[in-house]
Amino acid sequence: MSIASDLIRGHTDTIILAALMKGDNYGYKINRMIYDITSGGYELKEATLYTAFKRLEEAGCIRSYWGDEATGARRRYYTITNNGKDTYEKLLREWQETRDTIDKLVSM
Amino acid sequence: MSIASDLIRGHTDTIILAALMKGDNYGYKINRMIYDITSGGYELKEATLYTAFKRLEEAGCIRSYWGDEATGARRRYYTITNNGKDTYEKLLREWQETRDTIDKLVSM
DNA sequence: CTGAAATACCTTGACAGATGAGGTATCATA
DNA sequence: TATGATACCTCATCTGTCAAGGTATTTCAG
Repeated sequence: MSIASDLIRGHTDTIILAALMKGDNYGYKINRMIYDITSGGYELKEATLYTAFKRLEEAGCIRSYWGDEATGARRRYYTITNNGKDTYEKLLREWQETRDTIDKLVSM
Repeated sequence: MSIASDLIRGHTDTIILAALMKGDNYGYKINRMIYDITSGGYELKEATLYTAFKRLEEAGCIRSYWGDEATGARRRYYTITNNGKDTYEKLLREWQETRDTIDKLVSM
Protein backbone atom coordinates (compact mmCIF):
# COMPACT_ATOMS: atom_id res chain seq x y z
CA MET A 1 0.00 0.00 0.00
CA SER A 2 1.00 3.58 -0.34
CA ILE A 3 0.36 6.23 2.24
CA ALA A 4 -1.23 9.44 1.08
CA SER A 5 0.95 12.52 1.67
CA ASP A 6 -1.56 14.01 4.02
CA LEU A 7 -1.70 10.89 6.13
CA ILE A 8 2.04 10.62 6.59
CA ARG A 9 2.39 14.31 7.31
CA GLY A 10 3.58 14.81 10.82
CA HIS A 11 4.79 11.26 11.28
CA THR A 12 7.99 11.55 9.31
CA ASP A 13 9.94 12.95 12.23
CA THR A 14 8.70 10.25 14.57
CA ILE A 15 9.63 7.53 12.10
CA ILE A 16 13.12 8.89 11.57
CA LEU A 17 13.71 9.30 15.30
CA ALA A 18 12.45 5.76 15.86
CA ALA A 19 15.01 4.49 13.36
CA LEU A 20 17.80 6.43 15.05
CA MET A 21 16.83 5.05 18.47
CA LYS A 22 18.40 1.82 17.23
CA GLY A 23 21.71 3.54 16.57
CA ASP A 24 23.49 5.92 14.21
CA ASN A 25 22.48 5.58 10.61
CA TYR A 26 22.42 7.39 7.30
CA GLY A 27 19.56 8.56 5.12
CA TYR A 28 19.58 6.05 2.36
CA LYS A 29 19.78 3.17 4.79
CA ILE A 30 17.01 4.50 7.01
CA ASN A 31 14.73 4.69 4.02
CA ARG A 32 15.69 1.14 3.17
CA MET A 33 14.78 0.06 6.71
CA ILE A 34 11.38 1.65 6.30
CA TYR A 35 10.96 -0.14 3.01
CA ASP A 36 11.91 -3.48 4.55
CA ILE A 37 9.82 -3.14 7.70
CA THR A 38 6.73 -2.36 5.65
CA SER A 39 7.53 -5.26 3.31
CA GLY A 40 8.19 -2.90 0.47
CA GLY A 41 4.96 -1.12 1.07
CA TYR A 42 6.35 2.25 1.88
CA GLU A 43 9.32 4.53 1.67
CA LEU A 44 9.80 8.22 2.22
CA LYS A 45 10.34 10.44 -0.77
CA GLU A 46 13.92 11.67 -0.83
CA ALA A 47 12.96 15.33 -0.63
CA THR A 48 10.80 14.58 2.39
CA LEU A 49 13.59 12.61 4.03
CA TYR A 50 16.27 15.25 3.67
CA THR A 51 13.91 18.06 4.59
CA ALA A 52 13.14 16.18 7.78
CA PHE A 53 16.82 15.66 8.61
CA LYS A 54 17.43 19.35 8.26
CA ARG A 55 14.43 20.21 10.39
CA LEU A 56 15.40 17.73 13.10
CA GLU A 57 18.99 18.89 13.19
CA GLU A 58 17.93 22.53 13.49
CA ALA A 59 15.65 21.52 16.34
CA GLY A 60 18.55 19.84 18.12
CA CYS A 61 17.01 16.38 17.93
CA ILE A 62 19.81 14.89 15.87
CA ARG A 63 23.46 15.55 15.01
CA SER A 64 25.29 14.58 11.85
CA TYR A 65 28.78 13.68 10.74
CA TRP A 66 30.36 12.39 7.55
CA GLY A 67 31.28 8.73 7.47
CA ASP A 68 34.85 7.81 6.54
CA GLU A 69 34.06 5.24 3.89
CA ALA A 70 37.25 4.41 2.01
CA THR A 71 35.13 3.43 -0.94
CA GLY A 72 31.65 4.08 -2.29
CA ALA A 73 29.54 7.20 -2.11
CA ARG A 74 29.97 9.42 0.93
CA ARG A 75 27.44 8.98 3.70
CA ARG A 76 26.16 11.47 6.21
CA TYR A 77 25.43 9.72 9.48
CA TYR A 78 22.96 10.91 12.07
CA THR A 79 22.95 10.47 15.85
CA ILE A 80 19.92 11.05 18.02
CA THR A 81 20.54 13.50 20.88
CA ASN A 82 19.05 13.28 24.36
CA ASN A 83 16.69 16.01 23.32
CA GLY A 84 15.79 13.86 20.34
CA LYS A 85 15.10 10.87 22.56
CA ASP A 86 12.74 12.92 24.70
CA THR A 87 11.06 14.25 21.60
CA TYR A 88 10.67 10.73 20.28
CA GLU A 89 8.95 9.55 23.45
CA LYS A 90 6.66 12.55 23.34
CA LEU A 91 5.79 12.07 19.69
CA LEU A 92 5.18 8.37 20.23
CA ARG A 93 2.69 9.04 23.02
CA GLU A 94 1.09 11.75 20.90
CA TRP A 95 0.68 9.30 18.04
CA GLN A 96 -0.86 6.65 20.27
CA GLU A 97 -3.40 9.08 21.66
CA THR A 98 -4.18 10.57 18.29
CA ARG A 99 -4.55 7.10 16.80
CA ASP A 100 -7.13 6.11 19.39
CA THR A 101 -9.01 9.38 18.99
CA ILE A 102 -9.15 9.07 15.22
CA ASP A 103 -10.20 5.43 15.55
CA LYS A 104 -13.21 6.57 17.55
CA LEU A 105 -14.09 9.39 15.19
CA VAL A 106 -13.86 7.62 11.85
CA SER A 107 -16.09 4.78 13.05
CA MET A 108 -18.57 6.74 15.15
CA MET B 1 -5.70 15.93 24.60
CA SER B 2 -5.26 18.06 21.55
CA ILE B 3 -4.27 16.75 18.16
CA ALA B 4 -1.46 18.50 16.34
CA SER B 5 -2.53 20.03 13.02
CA ASP B 6 -0.23 17.78 11.10
CA LEU B 7 -1.61 14.67 12.72
CA ILE B 8 -5.23 15.49 11.97
CA ARG B 9 -4.45 16.60 8.45
CA GLY B 10 -6.04 14.29 5.96
CA HIS B 11 -8.48 12.80 8.47
CA THR B 12 -10.90 15.68 8.59
CA ASP B 13 -12.82 14.49 5.55
CA THR B 14 -13.08 10.96 6.91
CA ILE B 15 -14.36 12.20 10.24
CA ILE B 16 -17.00 14.43 8.67
CA LEU B 17 -18.16 11.68 6.32
CA ALA B 18 -18.33 9.28 9.27
CA ALA B 19 -20.62 11.72 11.07
CA LEU B 20 -22.86 12.10 8.03
CA MET B 21 -23.13 8.31 7.64
CA LYS B 22 -25.42 8.53 10.67
CA GLY B 23 -27.73 10.95 8.91
CA ASP B 24 -28.06 14.53 7.74
CA ASN B 25 -26.52 17.06 10.03
CA TYR B 26 -25.15 20.59 10.22
CA GLY B 27 -21.69 21.90 10.92
CA TYR B 28 -22.00 23.17 14.42
CA LYS B 29 -23.69 19.99 15.56
CA ILE B 30 -21.15 17.74 13.89
CA ASN B 31 -18.38 19.52 15.71
CA ARG B 32 -20.31 19.07 18.92
CA MET B 33 -20.60 15.33 18.20
CA ILE B 34 -16.83 15.18 17.77
CA TYR B 35 -16.40 17.01 21.05
CA ASP B 36 -18.74 14.63 22.85
CA ILE B 37 -17.33 11.42 21.39
CA THR B 38 -13.83 12.40 22.41
CA SER B 39 -15.09 13.38 25.87
CA GLY B 40 -14.30 16.99 25.21
CA GLY B 41 -10.85 16.12 24.08
CA TYR B 42 -11.11 17.36 20.57
CA GLU B 43 -13.00 19.53 18.16
CA LEU B 44 -12.31 20.80 14.68
CA LYS B 45 -11.39 24.43 14.21
CA GLU B 46 -14.22 26.25 12.49
CA ALA B 47 -12.11 27.25 9.53
CA THR B 48 -11.05 23.64 9.09
CA LEU B 49 -14.63 22.45 9.30
CA TYR B 50 -16.07 24.80 6.71
CA THR B 51 -13.11 24.40 4.39
CA ALA B 52 -13.73 20.65 4.50
CA PHE B 53 -17.45 21.03 3.76
CA LYS B 54 -16.67 23.11 0.72
CA ARG B 55 -14.05 20.63 -0.47
CA LEU B 56 -16.35 17.66 0.04
CA GLU B 57 -19.26 19.33 -1.71
CA GLU B 58 -17.10 20.25 -4.69
CA ALA B 59 -15.92 16.64 -4.83
CA GLY B 60 -19.53 15.46 -4.92
CA CYS B 61 -19.29 13.61 -1.62
CA ILE B 62 -21.95 15.67 0.13
CA ARG B 63 -24.89 17.93 -0.75
CA SER B 64 -26.24 20.80 1.30
CA TYR B 65 -29.53 22.55 1.92
CA TRP B 66 -30.75 25.23 4.29
CA GLY B 67 -32.84 24.09 7.21
CA ASP B 68 -36.22 25.73 7.75
CA GLU B 69 -35.81 26.61 11.39
CA ALA B 70 -38.65 28.93 12.38
CA THR B 71 -36.45 30.27 15.11
CA GLY B 72 -32.77 30.46 15.96
CA ALA B 73 -29.81 30.88 13.67
CA ARG B 74 -30.05 29.40 10.19
CA ARG B 75 -28.45 26.00 9.69
CA ARG B 76 -26.95 24.50 6.58
CA TYR B 77 -27.54 20.77 6.57
CA TYR B 78 -25.41 18.25 4.74
CA THR B 79 -26.34 14.90 3.20
CA ILE B 80 -23.80 12.28 2.23
CA THR B 81 -24.12 11.14 -1.40
CA ASN B 82 -23.53 7.61 -2.69
CA ASN B 83 -20.22 8.83 -3.97
CA GLY B 84 -19.51 10.12 -0.48
CA LYS B 85 -20.37 6.75 1.04
CA ASP B 86 -17.94 5.02 -1.29
CA THR B 87 -15.31 7.61 -0.49
CA TYR B 88 -15.89 7.08 3.20
CA GLU B 89 -15.37 3.31 2.92
CA LYS B 90 -12.22 3.89 0.94
CA LEU B 91 -10.84 6.47 3.37
CA LEU B 92 -11.67 4.23 6.31
CA ARG B 93 -9.70 1.33 4.83
CA GLU B 94 -6.89 3.70 3.98
CA TRP B 95 -6.78 4.92 7.57
CA GLN B 96 -6.71 1.40 8.96
CA GLU B 97 -3.84 0.38 6.73
CA THR B 98 -1.93 3.59 7.33
CA ARG B 99 -2.48 3.24 11.07
CA ASP B 100 -0.97 -0.23 11.11
CA THR B 101 1.95 0.85 8.95
CA ILE B 102 2.74 3.82 11.15
CA ASP B 103 2.40 1.65 14.24
CA LYS B 104 5.14 -0.58 12.89
CA LEU B 105 7.36 2.31 11.90
CA VAL B 106 7.25 4.43 15.02
CA SER B 107 8.09 1.47 17.23
CA MET B 108 10.60 -0.33 15.03
C1' DC C 1 35.55 -1.14 -22.13
C1' DT C 2 31.01 0.93 -21.91
C1' DG C 3 26.77 2.19 -20.34
C1' DA C 4 23.03 1.40 -17.23
C1' DA C 5 21.57 0.79 -12.57
C1' DA C 6 22.40 1.23 -7.81
C1' DT C 7 24.20 3.91 -4.06
C1' DA C 8 24.14 8.39 -1.77
C1' DC C 9 23.58 13.07 -1.23
C1' DC C 10 21.14 17.77 -2.01
C1' DT C 11 17.95 22.05 -3.49
C1' DT C 12 14.11 24.58 -5.33
C1' DG C 13 9.45 25.83 -6.31
C1' DA C 14 4.71 24.47 -6.20
C1' DC C 15 0.86 22.74 -3.81
C1' DA C 16 -2.75 21.82 -0.45
C1' DG C 17 -4.81 21.44 4.09
C1' DA C 18 -5.07 23.55 8.75
C1' DT C 19 -5.57 27.70 11.16
C1' DG C 20 -5.71 32.53 13.28
C1' DA C 21 -8.18 36.37 12.86
C1' DG C 22 -11.61 38.59 11.21
C1' DG C 23 -16.61 39.08 9.93
C1' DT C 24 -22.25 38.52 10.09
C1' DA C 25 -26.66 37.39 12.41
C1' DT C 26 -29.97 35.42 15.86
C1' DC C 27 -31.55 34.13 20.44
C1' DA C 28 -31.58 33.19 25.51
C1' DT C 29 -30.62 34.93 29.89
C1' DA C 30 -28.86 37.37 33.66
C1' DT D 1 -28.94 45.65 27.90
C1' DA D 2 -25.10 43.23 27.13
C1' DT D 3 -22.89 38.81 27.31
C1' DG D 4 -22.47 34.21 25.71
C1' DA D 5 -24.13 30.62 22.96
C1' DT D 6 -25.66 29.26 18.48
C1' DA D 7 -24.49 29.22 13.57
C1' DC D 8 -22.50 30.52 9.47
C1' DC D 9 -18.47 32.27 6.40
C1' DT D 10 -13.75 34.15 4.21
C1' DC D 11 -8.97 35.30 3.61
C1' DA D 12 -4.05 35.32 4.30
C1' DT D 13 -0.50 32.71 6.24
C1' DC D 14 2.15 28.76 7.54
C1' DT D 15 4.19 24.29 7.05
C1' DG D 16 5.25 19.64 5.41
C1' DT D 17 5.23 16.88 1.22
C1' DC D 18 6.79 16.11 -3.27
C1' DA D 19 8.03 16.45 -8.34
C1' DA D 20 11.78 17.61 -10.75
C1' DG D 21 16.03 18.76 -11.14
C1' DG D 22 21.04 18.25 -9.89
C1' DT D 23 26.01 15.92 -8.34
C1' DA D 24 29.23 11.99 -7.70
C1' DT D 25 30.77 7.19 -7.11
C1' DT D 26 30.65 2.17 -7.76
C1' DT D 27 29.07 -2.25 -9.61
C1' DC D 28 28.05 -5.27 -13.18
C1' DA D 29 26.13 -7.05 -17.46
C1' DG D 30 27.09 -7.25 -22.21
